[in-house]
Amino acid sequence: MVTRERPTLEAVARRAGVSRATVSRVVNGSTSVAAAIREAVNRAVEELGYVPNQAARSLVTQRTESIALILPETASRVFSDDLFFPAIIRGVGAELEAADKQLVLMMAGSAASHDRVERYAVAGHVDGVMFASMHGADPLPGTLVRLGIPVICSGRPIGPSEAPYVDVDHFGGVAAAVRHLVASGRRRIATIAGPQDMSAGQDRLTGWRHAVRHAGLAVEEDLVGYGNFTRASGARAMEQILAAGDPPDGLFAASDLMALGALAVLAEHGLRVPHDVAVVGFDDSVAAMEARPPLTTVHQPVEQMARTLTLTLLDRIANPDAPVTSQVYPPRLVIRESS
Amino acid sequence: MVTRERPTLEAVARRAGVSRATVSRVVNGSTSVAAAIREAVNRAVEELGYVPNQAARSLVTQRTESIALILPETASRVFSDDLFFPAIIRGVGAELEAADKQLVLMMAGSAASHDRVERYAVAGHVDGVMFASMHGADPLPGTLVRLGIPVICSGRPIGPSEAPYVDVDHFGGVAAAVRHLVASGRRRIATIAGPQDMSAGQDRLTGWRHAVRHAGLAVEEDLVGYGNFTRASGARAMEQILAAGDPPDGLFAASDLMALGALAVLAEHGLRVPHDVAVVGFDDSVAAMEARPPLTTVHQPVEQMARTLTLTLLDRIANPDAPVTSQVYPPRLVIRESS
DNA sequence: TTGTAGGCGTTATCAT
DNA sequence: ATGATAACGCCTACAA
Repeated sequence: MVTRERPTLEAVARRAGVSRATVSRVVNGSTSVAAAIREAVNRAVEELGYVPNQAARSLVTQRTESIALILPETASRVFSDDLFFPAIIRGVGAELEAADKQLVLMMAGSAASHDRVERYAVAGHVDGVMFASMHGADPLPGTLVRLGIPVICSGRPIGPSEAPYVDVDHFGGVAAAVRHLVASGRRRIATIAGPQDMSAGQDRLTGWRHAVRHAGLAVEEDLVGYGNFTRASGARAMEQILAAGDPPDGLFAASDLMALGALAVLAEHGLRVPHDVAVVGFDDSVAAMEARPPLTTVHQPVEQMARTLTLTLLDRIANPDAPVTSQVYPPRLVIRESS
Repeated sequence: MVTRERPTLEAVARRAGVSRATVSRVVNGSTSVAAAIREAVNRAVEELGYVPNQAARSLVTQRTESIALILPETASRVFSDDLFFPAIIRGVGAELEAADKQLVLMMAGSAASHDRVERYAVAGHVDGVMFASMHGADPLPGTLVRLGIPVICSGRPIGPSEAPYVDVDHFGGVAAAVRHLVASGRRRIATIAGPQDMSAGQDRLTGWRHAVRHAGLAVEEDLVGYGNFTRASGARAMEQILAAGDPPDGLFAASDLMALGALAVLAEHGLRVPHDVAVVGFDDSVAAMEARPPLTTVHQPVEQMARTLTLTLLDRIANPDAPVTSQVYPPRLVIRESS
């Protein structure tokens, strides 16, 4: 109840008339404490408003009971209308809550904040680190791994990496999407690719090339537009593709939002979906369902993946010497009216 | 470079052939160290890959160099298409970066996570706490204040509170909006109110009542719809208002998103904006500018407020016994085509 | 079951 | 300018 000078274990011990060790036992839920004493200690804790000092505690336990989720993005990007991040955070949050760990969210969109986050993790503020939405060959996960800090990535890191990851099978998803387009008779299938500094962007584009070639169709670079997963970039890419030559009769967009942007542009150009152009997206976001027409898309179990991500990290923390294992989830094609 | 067993100050001292105290001085940038020794120490630090242990450090300094931003919301809500949170985070992030502090973002949408966040703060993980988007009479800020933890709120807390806050003058903003509507001849001015468990929601509704009465118009409860700041809730509220009786000729929505929802519904009902109904929003979000027609709205300097929020908190941390001062920013009516 | 005592890795106050 | 040395608050063998 006092304002300053938070009480210590020592103070509680004095008040309860026992030793610090006993108080510590009670506070940490040890069973081997007499009921009467336990009660006296708890009363003292209550009266003094005692809360363990985390710094002192983790100095000896080497644990902080908190986990960082690092998003190498600016706040504006993280808080876009893309519901990917919230889904990740929900999944992670749920598992962390169950494990009684605190989630610490950190954005690192700039070089300076990236550095700061590194220092934060290295200084031992957290027991483990999760990465999502990584760009380029970010060295940070590897650095942390080498320092012995448990790390896991959502999405395969680009370049060699010692960090395990959880991801969806992008190739499989794209293959299914393109097969579906081909099956409905489409022969001129365009793609709007995602950012090429992210593995998801790369893989979905490579997957498109493979799938188109595998279907016996020509891979024309005029049919490739580039975006950054956002709606506006999808619209721009669609304009570009349309400007480049004959309109396609099929489109695979590497994200639902880009597909939505494309949908708008197609409408402006008087092209009917799916009659003139069949469109398939990726993510199975809520926006896909609400699109007009509702969007065929590749579903990835984001929340499930986030849970796995978390559980895998917690397991690594508990079990640092177990072999590194990554996990790749199968996607699922959700067919709606846009194709 | 070794994986486990991070080096300590002691190890660096041995390697450099000096005492721990000297190493500590070098690491913390004390000037009173001979250049040669400083260099030797830095070399040792480099070679060993030494990083100070934060727990040990804050055990003695009583500081963590990090600040929490607590959002008592679920992830889904925080990551809506409302760009309010990103703006806050940008402002806070910028000032914190300048002060070389780490931002720790915590969502506390559930009772359990709310508790956890409390424990986190009380345990001394952070040097100070900022709250944004508070609902109801949340006791947490007060609790932390009483424990001597520096606290500040974005938006006036509901109920009595010892915590200082930074806010916009909601009353003034609404008054300007309503005056503007009245000046253009509107006599039947409706409102879509925000959530009534938030001071922003309450104040904007109360402000509307005052302003309407002050203009000599009748305050009809049929002209009041309720939403939760989101687009969908705005649409629902608009439907309700239209169903309740004669359509209004003016509308003040307590958020831009709700105004956008209302715009869509008005269009569906064949009502022209601004010809039949003049509409004013609140927030001056980007969505307001992109609306059709572009939305007249009350601008609040969110990013500026976030910076002030941060600076005020940092000042309280440095200066705990200074008197508590809150700050209220003036809003500004931005007139566009919707009114 | 309870208490004693040592140590976790730093910083800071003294001497020197 | 540098080096002992005492905290900081807690956990955890080990002893009793």
